[in-house]
Amino acid sequence: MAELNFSQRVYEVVRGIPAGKVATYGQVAALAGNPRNARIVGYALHSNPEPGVIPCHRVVFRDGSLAPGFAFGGPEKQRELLEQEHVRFIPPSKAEAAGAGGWRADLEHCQWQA
DNA sequence: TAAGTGACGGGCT
DNA sequence: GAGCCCGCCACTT
Repeated sequence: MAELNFSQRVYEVVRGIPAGKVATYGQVAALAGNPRNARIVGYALHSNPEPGVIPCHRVVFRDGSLAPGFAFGGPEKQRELLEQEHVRFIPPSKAEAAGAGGWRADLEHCQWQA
């Protein structure tokens, strides 16, 4: 396991996120070994060697917003997938434009705790 | 081998 | 309270 690259660790961590739960990039980065490598987590997930196996749609920003560069059909698709997993969402209170129209995952109740 | 790029996070103005 | 800037480190070319 120790021979796994940081990206490989990221994949292992993300695959460990259960349905109905979401994790932040920073959280995944921390579990992968480097709390400040949230950026690398995004880069690693962008490679996404196993789409459908790695639930990268369960990884969100630290404020609960979705990734703008989601490549599974759009941020709305990501929100739809999470809603099907019973992940609570907070509707945009203002003219938010981040991710799926400003919708943010309710980290208060659905954030994954490793 | 070296430089650039990038799904972020936190701090400062 | 909101927005902007800088820093970090692995992966790609």
